[in-house]
Amino acid sequence: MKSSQVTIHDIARELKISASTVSRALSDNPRISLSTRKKVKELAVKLNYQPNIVASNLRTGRSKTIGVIVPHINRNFFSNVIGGIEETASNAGYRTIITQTCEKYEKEVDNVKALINARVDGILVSISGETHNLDHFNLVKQNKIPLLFFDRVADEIEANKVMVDDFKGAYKAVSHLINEGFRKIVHFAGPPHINVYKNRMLGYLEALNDNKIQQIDGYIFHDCLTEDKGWRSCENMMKYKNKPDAIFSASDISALGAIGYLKASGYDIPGDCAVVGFSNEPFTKIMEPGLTSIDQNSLEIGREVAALFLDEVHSAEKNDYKHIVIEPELIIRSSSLKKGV
Amino acid sequence: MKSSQVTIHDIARELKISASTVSRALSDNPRISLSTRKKVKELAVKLNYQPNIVASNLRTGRSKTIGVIVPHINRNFFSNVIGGIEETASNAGYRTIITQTCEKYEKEVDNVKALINARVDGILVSISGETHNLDHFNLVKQNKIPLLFFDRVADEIEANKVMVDDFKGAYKAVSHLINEGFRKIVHFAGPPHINVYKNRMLGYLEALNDNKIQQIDGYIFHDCLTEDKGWRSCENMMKYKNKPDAIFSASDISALGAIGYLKASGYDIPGDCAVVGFSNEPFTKIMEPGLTSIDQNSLEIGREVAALFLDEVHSAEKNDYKHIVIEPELIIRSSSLKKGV
DNA sequence: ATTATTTGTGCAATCGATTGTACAAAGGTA
DNA sequence: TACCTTTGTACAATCGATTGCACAAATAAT
Repeated sequence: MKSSQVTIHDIARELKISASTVSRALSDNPRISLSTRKKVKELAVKLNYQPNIVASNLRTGRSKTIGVIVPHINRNFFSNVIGGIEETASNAGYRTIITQTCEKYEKEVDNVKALINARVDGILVSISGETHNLDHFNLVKQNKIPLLFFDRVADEIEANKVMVDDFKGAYKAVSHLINEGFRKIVHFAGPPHINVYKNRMLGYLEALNDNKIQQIDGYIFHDCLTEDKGWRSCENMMKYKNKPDAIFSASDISALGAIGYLKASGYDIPGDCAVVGFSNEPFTKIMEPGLTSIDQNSLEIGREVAALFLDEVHSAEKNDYKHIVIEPELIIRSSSLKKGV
Repeated sequence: MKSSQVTIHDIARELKISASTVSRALSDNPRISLSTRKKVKELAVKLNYQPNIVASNLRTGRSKTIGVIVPHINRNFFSNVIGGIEETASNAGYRTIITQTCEKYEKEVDNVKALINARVDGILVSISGETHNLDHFNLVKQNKIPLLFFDRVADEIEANKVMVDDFKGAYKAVSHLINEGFRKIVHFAGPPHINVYKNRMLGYLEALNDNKIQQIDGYIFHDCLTEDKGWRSCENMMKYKNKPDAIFSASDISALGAIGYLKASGYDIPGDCAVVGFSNEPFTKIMEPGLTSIDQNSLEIGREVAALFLDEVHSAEKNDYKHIVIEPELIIRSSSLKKGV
């Protein structure tokens, strides 16, 4: 019962050749004769030799591993992105280490350091909600490790980035509401220091503006991302003298809260108030009414950012940083469709 | 702009001491004087020294990394389990590498080999649906790498395991339906070679049996896990002469399909047909009617299996393998509540 | 003052794969 | 026969941290 770890030295000893010859034979180095290569490979299979990646990494300085940092692993959006990253990375022979920050700045710093220690070949980040200070990312650059951002990107740091055109997504959503005849449209916004939420708000404002709709005081509810806040914001706004007729929420979750309130209070959706969310969470097509939302093409984001990383690593010359913008898609469901129209 | 990689040799050179002293100082070896330790640590901080984990791993033979293999990373159940694993593992100083099989046997074998190559300190697996041959897991054991299973476990392999009491979950679900007055209960089953689905079916049968309810031919729909299959199985069964009055599905997804069909065909839920699912997916509480389901406590599964791994690694003596069974919880919603009762 | 003990460091080997260079053997040319 | 290529391997250093052992200096014991 031969066990544990077979090394090139074991193979070398058995064939009475040197370890370096074994190493070269296994990597098909043309300087090794075909007959030797064949013998080595056969014995390697027979002994079930598995190269020690750790040793190889130490020698070559590469780890064939990329580190990913996301706010939450168990959010549908992020796990899809990770799926896309993992798919593209593993096809190129890279492993993926996943870490999550739980939106905490401290954990983000820890994770960055842990990944640097692990000597990953690249770090792919979607920034935590709490993060304002970006020094830890400069640490990555100082260590000459490729750093890429996706979705929640740092404007202040030069890097390859993949982001969703949140502005356009929001613009599409609000334009759709306007086309359906809604005019008094409220916005549930996220924290404005996170680029994606800022852009969703700007898209909302632009759509209103382009359609010559006056922006109304109190029609933007800030930091409204949870189900609970969605519920209460909706409750609030329905008491306005100037009662809104539609909601564009930066989050499906708070849209869900709003719909909860509307239904509990006997309002008709979209008759009394239309609702559009953002992210196209799986539940949006299941709930009643189906929630119109913006699909961010999350799998594609993962694939793109991984591909961008591979580019950055493999292209000899230092190209300029690229910013890939993924086009989001409006998914129309009954929560925003004027009946009979 | 000092950059890239600071090593213990850099510190040693600067302090005119040897690298081994630096190494010992950093690990607080009592044989190094306090003053030297202090000097070394201060310089390490100043130079922003990060130990090269790869080198350390090579020398010590440990990688402080665990590998996880799941069928799909973007399933709510699995991403929660992974969250639990990651939380417990990282608290103990371990990193986590995530891989997914997409239910493919081939990918499972590949992933196992990749993790062995990476010299992970342990492998945590939930088996792919396609897997019948278990040889690749013996490879793990031959390499003396701790191997643990969670949720979808291999009965034939001795190992630490964390599973859900699927039998009891199903039993609870069906008993609940019976208590509510339903008697003609159909079961949407999964592939019977996967232990979790087999046990759900057995729990279903036992609950019927304990309540002296005769099992009826054609009341079990095999391999019915997708929304589409749920829809069509439901369509089928509603044509039976002996029409069922309830469904216990081994999956929330196929339960969703069934509810889709029932609503589309104007049936009342649960008046004409009650439905209970399994997994307590997030959408179950949002849909209408809310879907009664079984919560598997997925975060806890992840924590337990990671804790079991830590036990296995740190306990000097080889204890017997443990099988931890997580108690699932019945979450009752309106899809199974006889009205007015 | 001499030997034994403690304390603090350094040396060198090690983990396993990789790779520049040296070198022997085989074949070819004049 | 003498010399030059070509071909196939081996040697040894290297990546950076760890660790058994040796050993010098400082202190204590006799």
